[in-house]
Amino acid sequence: MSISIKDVAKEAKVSIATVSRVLNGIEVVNEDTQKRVREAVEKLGYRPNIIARSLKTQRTRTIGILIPDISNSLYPEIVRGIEDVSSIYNYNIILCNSDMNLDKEKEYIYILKEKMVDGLLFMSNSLDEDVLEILQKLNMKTVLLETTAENKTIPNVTIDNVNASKEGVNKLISNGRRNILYIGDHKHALNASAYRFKGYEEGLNENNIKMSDDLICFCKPSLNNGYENVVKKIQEGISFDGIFCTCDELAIGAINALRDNNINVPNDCEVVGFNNTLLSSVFYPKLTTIDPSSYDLGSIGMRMLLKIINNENVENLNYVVSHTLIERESTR
Amino acid sequence: MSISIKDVAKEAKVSIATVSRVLNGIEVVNEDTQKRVREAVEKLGYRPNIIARSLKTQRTRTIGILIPDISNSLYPEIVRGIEDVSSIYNYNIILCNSDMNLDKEKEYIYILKEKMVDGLLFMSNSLDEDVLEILQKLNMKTVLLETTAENKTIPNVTIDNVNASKEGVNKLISNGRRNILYIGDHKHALNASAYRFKGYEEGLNENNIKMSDDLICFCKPSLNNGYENVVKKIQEGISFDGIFCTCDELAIGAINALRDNNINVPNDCEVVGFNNTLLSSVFYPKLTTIDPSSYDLGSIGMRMLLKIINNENVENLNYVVSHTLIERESTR
DNA sequence: CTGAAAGCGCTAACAT
DNA sequence: ATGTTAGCGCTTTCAG
Repeated sequence: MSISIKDVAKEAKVSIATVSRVLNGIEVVNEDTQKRVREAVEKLGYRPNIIARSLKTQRTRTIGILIPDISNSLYPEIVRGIEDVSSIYNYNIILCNSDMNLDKEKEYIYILKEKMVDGLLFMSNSLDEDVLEILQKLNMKTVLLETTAENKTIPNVTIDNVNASKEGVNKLISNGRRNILYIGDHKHALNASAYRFKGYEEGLNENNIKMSDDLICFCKPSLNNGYENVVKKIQEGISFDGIFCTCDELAIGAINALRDNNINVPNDCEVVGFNNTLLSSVFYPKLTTIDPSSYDLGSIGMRMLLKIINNENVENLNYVVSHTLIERESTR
Repeated sequence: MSISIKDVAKEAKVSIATVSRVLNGIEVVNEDTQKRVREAVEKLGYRPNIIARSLKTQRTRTIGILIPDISNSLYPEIVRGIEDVSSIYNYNIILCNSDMNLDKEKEYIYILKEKMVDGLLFMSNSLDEDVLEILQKLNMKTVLLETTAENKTIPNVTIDNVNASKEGVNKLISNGRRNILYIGDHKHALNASAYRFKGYEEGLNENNIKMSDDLICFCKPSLNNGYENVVKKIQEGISFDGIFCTCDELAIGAINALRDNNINVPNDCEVVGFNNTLLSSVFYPKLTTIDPSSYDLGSIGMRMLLKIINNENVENLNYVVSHTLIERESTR
């Protein structure tokens, strides 16, 4: 067995209670005694057992992160934001990948509760009813990250997807583009994409451009879908001079299709992506895209969770982080 | 307080010991009693408190991952590999970012020990002496992931960097290239790069090509350094027809420089990268690169750690995962 | 086959 | 100012 508080007590010739007091900075202990204890701690190289402490205090200083998939380029930046602030406050993070699978989400929440995490940062397409129920049943302190929830009762931090994509579309329009292809998730999807589609819609409306079904491609986000949809539209003879995509992968796939069809970007067609993943600055031409401030999403979410854990007042339970349109080479 | 083993015991009219037995599958309990217990568990929605169990058993079924930076594209895939196998065996992972900062590495190791992780997956440029000492002092079960250690005593999983880069270089040579630029970390770096440089050296040697200092650029990995070094060589009038880079970012920067100087890839110059990050398949032209099997690195590392935790025999304490040369458009 | 009880390492109420 | 002790929720020996 490793060295415990008892050993320190013996070494310093005090009770374990006193050791505990000085370790927890409870300012009642005599200077001399404190010194003796600290010396004993030093001498023995003692480190408290946090598990034992947690059992007593019912707090682990560990939080859970439940995201779809860390190997998807959307998430690492967010997780880094979370971990940076958690480490400032002496918290650690248990990372879980759900693949947006409902069963996995549910199971992980139970497991995290068993491990007594102090709170949960949850991210998925949407917050399922079942998940919500479990969260409430387990009394799990949770903040939602960029996750659509019917029930706005759970604290959350998101970006303003409607306005973000409207800005992207407006960029295209202000550059004189009128026939703007939309490539993205279905508008009825239970996730951010629905809002992004709405932004597209509003952008057109506000500029008195009629929306055309011919210019709308609903599909799952992937390089290939970006490519295929553009090829299809070209083959169908549908003309367009701008493309708005709800993620960078789609945009890159789209540009690849344009290139293969000898359509110059940005001269013949401008393209705007979404997410500002590393890809977008590395791709040629460099992609104009919307930066959702992923790092902030994570760090602000973590700060909010911390407040909730500590029963502090949270001014804004529906925090919206700012986004930025990053203009690069795929637009003029 | 949430519902505990006592409540289940009361509900099932047995002792807590019996509840514990059925929960842990200790096959001595009467069928009927088992059934009663299970029903009580079900009825109350009981879930054991793992923290309490851990305090008793001295095992947490949690392991630590200490990597430089999850937001660097090298690591997410590895972490996913780790988490996938850890979840199979009912383990969870605490993720820590060290930024390769020695103090952070040391501090995190202490923290992870305090949280009683069952083991550690460690990844850095190299294993510092101090870190090694702490690991041993704390008796921390550790496996190193692609981390150079003078002391080969710690179990580790790596890739064969020498042969991997030799294959990359050989690809260039077999395509008729003779003047091959090397862009990468210094050969004396305490990390994988030293081996990658060695592979470059050996590749040339084995093909009777004299190595030239003019063709060697030592630098930190970044898009910009890839770009700048190529520009510099061009300005210096040094001629080359192939480039081998120790990471994809360097290679992409290099290709951008070639493009800006009207040098066609792959016709005038072929380029090979390293790591097969997502970038490499998205960039135009798609990058020929070496795939280090990141996912396997993680999953195999985790499996090895599990064996060590369970005191099982590990056949090979210096496991080498296989790599693959992925041929794409930046070579012929 | 089952129960009583000790104890994992710590904190905190209570006592002195 | 310091010590004694109960107890967090669980596992595991020891009795029976």
